[in-house]
Amino acid sequence: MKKKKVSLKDIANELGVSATLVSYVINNREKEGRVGKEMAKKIRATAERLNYKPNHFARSLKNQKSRSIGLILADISNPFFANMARIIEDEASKNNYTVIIGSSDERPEKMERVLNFLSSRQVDGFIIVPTENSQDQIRTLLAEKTPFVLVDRRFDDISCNSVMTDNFLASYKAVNHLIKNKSRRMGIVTYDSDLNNHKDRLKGYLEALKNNKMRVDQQLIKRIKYNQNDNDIYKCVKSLVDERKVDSIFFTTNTLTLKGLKAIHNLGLKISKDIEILAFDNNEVISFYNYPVTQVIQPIEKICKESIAILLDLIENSPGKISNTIFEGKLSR
Amino acid sequence: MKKKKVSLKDIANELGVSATLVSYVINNREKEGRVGKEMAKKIRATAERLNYKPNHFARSLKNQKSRSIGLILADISNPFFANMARIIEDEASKNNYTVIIGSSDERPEKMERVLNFLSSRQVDGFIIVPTENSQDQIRTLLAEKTPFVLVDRRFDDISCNSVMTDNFLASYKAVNHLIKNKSRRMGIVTYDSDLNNHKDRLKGYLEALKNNKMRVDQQLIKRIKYNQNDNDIYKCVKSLVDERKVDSIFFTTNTLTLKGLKAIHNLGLKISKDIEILAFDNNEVISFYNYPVTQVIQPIEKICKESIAILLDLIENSPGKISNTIFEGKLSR
DNA sequence: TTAAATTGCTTAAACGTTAAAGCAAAAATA
DNA sequence: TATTTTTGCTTTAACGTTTAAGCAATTTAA
Repeated sequence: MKKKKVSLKDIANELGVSATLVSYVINNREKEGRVGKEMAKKIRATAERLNYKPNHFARSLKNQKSRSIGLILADISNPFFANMARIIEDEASKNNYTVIIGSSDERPEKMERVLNFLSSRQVDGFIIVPTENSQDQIRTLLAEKTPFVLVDRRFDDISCNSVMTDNFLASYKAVNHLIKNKSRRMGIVTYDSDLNNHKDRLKGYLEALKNNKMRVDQQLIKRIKYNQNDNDIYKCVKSLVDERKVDSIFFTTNTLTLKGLKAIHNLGLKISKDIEILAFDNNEVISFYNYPVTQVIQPIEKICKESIAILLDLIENSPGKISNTIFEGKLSR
Repeated sequence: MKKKKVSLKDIANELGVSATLVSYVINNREKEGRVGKEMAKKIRATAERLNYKPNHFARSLKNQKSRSIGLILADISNPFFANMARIIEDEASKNNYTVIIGSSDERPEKMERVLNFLSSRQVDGFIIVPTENSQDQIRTLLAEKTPFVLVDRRFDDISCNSVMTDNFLASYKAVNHLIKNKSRRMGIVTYDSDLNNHKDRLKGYLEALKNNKMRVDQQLIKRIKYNQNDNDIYKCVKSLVDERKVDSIFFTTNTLTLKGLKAIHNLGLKISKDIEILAFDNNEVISFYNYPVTQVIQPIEKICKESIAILLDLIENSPGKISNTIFEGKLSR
């Protein structure tokens, strides 16, 4: 049998005072509660002695606030999102919020399930990496006036708070950089997706080619389904290299890069010598082997901090204004 | 302003009945509450229509159970533990439990902080990967009769529930396997740690050498501090290869393996041709490049499922018995 | 045909907390 | 000195849920 937890009442009884008085002191609101100095000291001492820990359930029930937020990621096993989770958790806990994490696995039905689950856990708001085709769920949240912020992706036709990298600009600058460094023929491997972040990355590529007066060759654009297997990417890379004779390849996500590097490795190609690689985001393999790869580094920390800031503002002050924040990405190596 | 949530009372008022009645139906305990069939049907319909979601805080407050468990990992950024988190979360949610994750970062003070934090969130119990020197915290939990299970590691001098791989046996079998496959001189790179899992892995290595009548050379045993930098491992590997002329190296954790592989790569050595590698656990680099590495694969899923089973049994039935479960690891490749 | 059991519901209290309102006694102001 | 204000506390009610106890009306058993 677990020992019963110490409650406000226990402290109150110990000192022969009311629970209200103790509550004020515990919450450092003795001024407001007009608690005497002596008494406050005694209460604090007793709370310490009995090892009092406030009951968050009672508190949340009374306050109608849980001080917890739901974080819905597209894919928890992707290190990019895992990293995001870590930062958001840190940032939230600085503000005394707990984060409950859910993963939608890139499927709108799963996202709805997770939303419902977290909502039944009374989270005060959400930070969401929305999946493709989850517009309905987002609209429902808007209708319910649930506080939430989209990160990493947004929908052009839904007006709501969002925070992300300027994917178009980052992509444009990166591709431009490679062209200036003498890439004459660049292939791109991207997801076959409606999500605006992927579309923007492709747009950046196209715009950079155009601005450098290079012809866009549709054969150099490889679109991969989400549920691709490694072999699909291998084939794309092989085709780009063998048939299309590219001198560089742009992989638009970290997972694509990982699989792409494997293909390049298996094809016996040497990066820098045989081919230049441009990658969105970092990954373990690149950093471990110090592959000479040009990377777009997203300001994840900024993104996470900003989204928490916006969300907490929504929760605590609920102003009606909507902001779509974008941060610039950085090129590295 | 967020719309107010629907409560039992709202449903009750809608139908002109008492909240109690609704509660019984919602919890599928209409038999127990002797609720009429017609009424039950009406209540269910109304609950559905109003999109009723039970308030977990009120429930937990009343029941003195939160249906949530605290998971304290040694290091959330280690994929081994991240994977564990995923499985435990899955398993818990099958049983309608929520998991709140904390990371001790291998430091006992941090572990204590996380324990306190989760405890103030009224978790019903803990699954813990204990850090070195956290015996005091574990003893406190025992004294408080808080339900908990240790995973991956335990302390020989504390009697409590634990679930892990048979590290000694797995290590013994793996080393033995390499010796049978003609390794004549095997180095080992392990953590300089008091944790029993690391000690057992070293013991397995020693025992396998002994059983094969091979001399134990202390120079072949490299102990690394937790806060090592990559260079320390590089030096160890270089020393083993250049000075000690080993024909194989045993890395006893996935992080050591990752850094070790990098060292081997940088030394220009070819695995299988120049050196054989034995690794505890899988990692992204091995699986991505299909390195011909002999691996000990821990039955993480079994471990997680068993620890959840034990914990929930403790929470829900609280029998006094203590079990120290060990599962066999598997060799692969 | 009467007593006992069952059915279908309600009321009241409790979980631990907080907020508003209230009430003496002491202190400040007139 | 009489009145107002301040200080230091208490009481009450509420958040949404569950549980025990209770109470008529109906059904079953004796």
